[in-house]
Amino acid sequence: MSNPLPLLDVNATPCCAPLTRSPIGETDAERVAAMFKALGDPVRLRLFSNIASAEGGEACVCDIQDVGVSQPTVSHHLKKLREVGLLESERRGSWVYYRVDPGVLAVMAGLLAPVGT
Amino acid sequence: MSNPLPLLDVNATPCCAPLTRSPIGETDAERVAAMFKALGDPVRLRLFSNIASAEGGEACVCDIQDVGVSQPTVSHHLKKLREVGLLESERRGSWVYYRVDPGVLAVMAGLLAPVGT
DNA sequence: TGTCGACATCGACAACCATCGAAACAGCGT
DNA sequence: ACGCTGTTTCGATGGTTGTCGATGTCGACA
Repeated sequence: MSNPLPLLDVNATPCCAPLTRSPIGETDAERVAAMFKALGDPVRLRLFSNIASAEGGEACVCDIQDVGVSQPTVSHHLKKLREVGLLESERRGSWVYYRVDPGVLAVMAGLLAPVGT
Repeated sequence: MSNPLPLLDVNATPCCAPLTRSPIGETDAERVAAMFKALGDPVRLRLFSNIASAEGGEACVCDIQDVGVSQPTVSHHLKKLREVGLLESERRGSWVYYRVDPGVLAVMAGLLAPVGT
């Protein structure tokens, strides 16, 4: 189950220079935009932050369901975050744990590095 | 014309700890998600990168129009980036120049800072 | 004043997306 | 084997969004 659709393989491509350094290419823009879009929903952003800030960097779905939408909707959003490569999931017993991919986080932060950096 | 709808005033609020530090609040999530969403479209991402990487950190619309969509569509996307606080615009003579707000860039990069940072 | 070029706005349309309830699926305990 | 709980998938629906052509606005220049 973990990482079923790695749309963006961070290891394959260090991905790109900061957006402020050189114009991003058409195909890179496609992939990077998908990641930003995934974080562009309030519910997904909260889910992501809940997981990222949890102890050990991972959390069970049952621990983060309280974001004001139905449980199927939570699952739907987690799937999107997974498809885009921001999260990985693993089943342990009854529960499914979600974890943040630290590499992909660094890539996105690097893209947004201010000019002088 | 410049900055007509500052949905997110960076100076007003240092905005929030990294997503990996503590769960983001509901209202903060709303505003931050709007910024990520703005970068979540390939055309907007390329426009933004074109401007951010231009000399002097600013560019005239006529210099960045070549992203494969019509001129009204370009204008539409630039407006969205402006509304969300990522860009500022200024008319000089016949041309309108767009510029990246460096502060807001730093905020977003800070939000994505990996765990250990 | 009239025209031209650079951008912005408007109105419309198709595609996409967030959300839900219902149903299916997967382990665990008894 | 059975039911229970946690999680995902499905189908439908209402709202959002990316895109376009047509039109409007503003400044420059004769």
